This record gives sequence, C-alpha cells and structure tokens, in this order.
Amino acid sequence: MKEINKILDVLEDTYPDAKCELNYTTPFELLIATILSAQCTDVRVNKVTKSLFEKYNTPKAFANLSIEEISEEIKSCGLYKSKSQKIKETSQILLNDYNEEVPNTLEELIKLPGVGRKTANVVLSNVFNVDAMAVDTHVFRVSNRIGIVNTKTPEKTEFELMDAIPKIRWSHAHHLLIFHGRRICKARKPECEICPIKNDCNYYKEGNDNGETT
DNA sequence: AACTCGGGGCA
DNA sequence: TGCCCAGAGTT
Repeated sequence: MKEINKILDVLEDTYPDAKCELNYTTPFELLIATILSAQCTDVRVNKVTKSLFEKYNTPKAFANLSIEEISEEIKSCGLYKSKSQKIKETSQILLNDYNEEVPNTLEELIKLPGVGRKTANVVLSNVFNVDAMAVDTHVFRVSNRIGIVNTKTPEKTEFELMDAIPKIRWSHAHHLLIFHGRRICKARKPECEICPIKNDCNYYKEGNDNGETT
C-alpha cells in the first residue's frame, strides 16, 4: 500500500490553490456547468456561463428555451447538440418533479439526462457536502499511474480511492489529482522530470516517461 | 469495449 | 492542419 496521504501532502504543497474552477452560485448552476464541462476546458465553460447565467439560471428558465436557443448559447463548449437537449430535458424534470431543486442523492442525480457518475459526484461533493469522490479522466489516469489504485474502470477507482483516503480529504484529493493531471501528469507527454511525486510513482519507476499513455 | 458527439485553442 | 479538451449515451 502506497502512502497516499504523504503523496497528497506533497500535492497540496505543489497546488495550494487547487479547487473547483467552474464558476457557479447555485447547485443548479454547478449542475449545468458540469454538464457543459464534458470534453471541454473549464475556461471555456466559464466564458459561456458568465453571460448565460445572467440571463437564465433556473430550471424553469432553461425548460422554456428551445433546444436551438440553448445550442446557440453553449455552442463554443462543443458537443452542443446533445448537451443542449440534455440540459433542456433535465431542466424540465427538475421543474416538474423536483420543485426546481437539484436532488442531493447519487441515485436521483444519475437519472437526469446528461448527468453521469462523475457529474453527480461533483455536484454532491461541492454543493451538498456529501462525501463523494468524482473520478474523471485525470483522476483515473493519475491514480493508476502513481499506483495508488490499479483498476480498469472509473467506478472501481472511485471506490478504491475512497477506501484508501480519509473521508475528510476526498473532495480536496479530487481537485489535487485533477490539477496534477492537467499541469504535469498529462495524458500525452507527461513532465515526469519535474514531477514532485515521481519517486513514489509506478509510472515513472517503470520508465514510462516517454509520452506513452497508460 | 468501441464509437459518436464538436467548436475552438494551441502547436 | 491535427490533436485535444473536469463525459455521457448508445450499440
């Protein structure tokens, strides 16, 4: 068993400002922003939502927009056809069945169109203080490279990380691993030589610092 | 497990 | 020009 907590300590020193970088003021805004963040950088999501949420920021407002209108607003986030339809459908469900409130359980969230396990856990951990671990591609890749988990699916990674990390650190660990995945432990051409945790990393020890992905 | 959605930033 | 981005849904 690797000393995950020591690794997290180093990452905390490396990324003192690690946090959710999506801009939002309500649970519903975070839900929409996270749906938009699929295959899209947070910078671009924030660029879209800044003006978008000034005009619409409730389920009722989005439910009353046409898919074409939503598409036009979110086009620069990419994948806009599927995202706009899912946003409209989710908004209608929240309006009709949830009194315009975002549900606070994984089971309910994951049923919403456009909301998968990762998005649901982001909402739970960031706005409802539910103990959850969101596993995206960065968390999955970095965790497996270091060797703190060795799993085939994000869901298994989620459970292994929650088992290995104290509950109090789950939320922050998620952001630390994302920051590390974006800055240094990149999918392509990771910068292992400047990595602060390379001596604790299986990927580096095995000499895989040559641009290959795991 | 493999495939599709997708505009825009960057090399 | 080609590659890639805080995933989800379908086959």
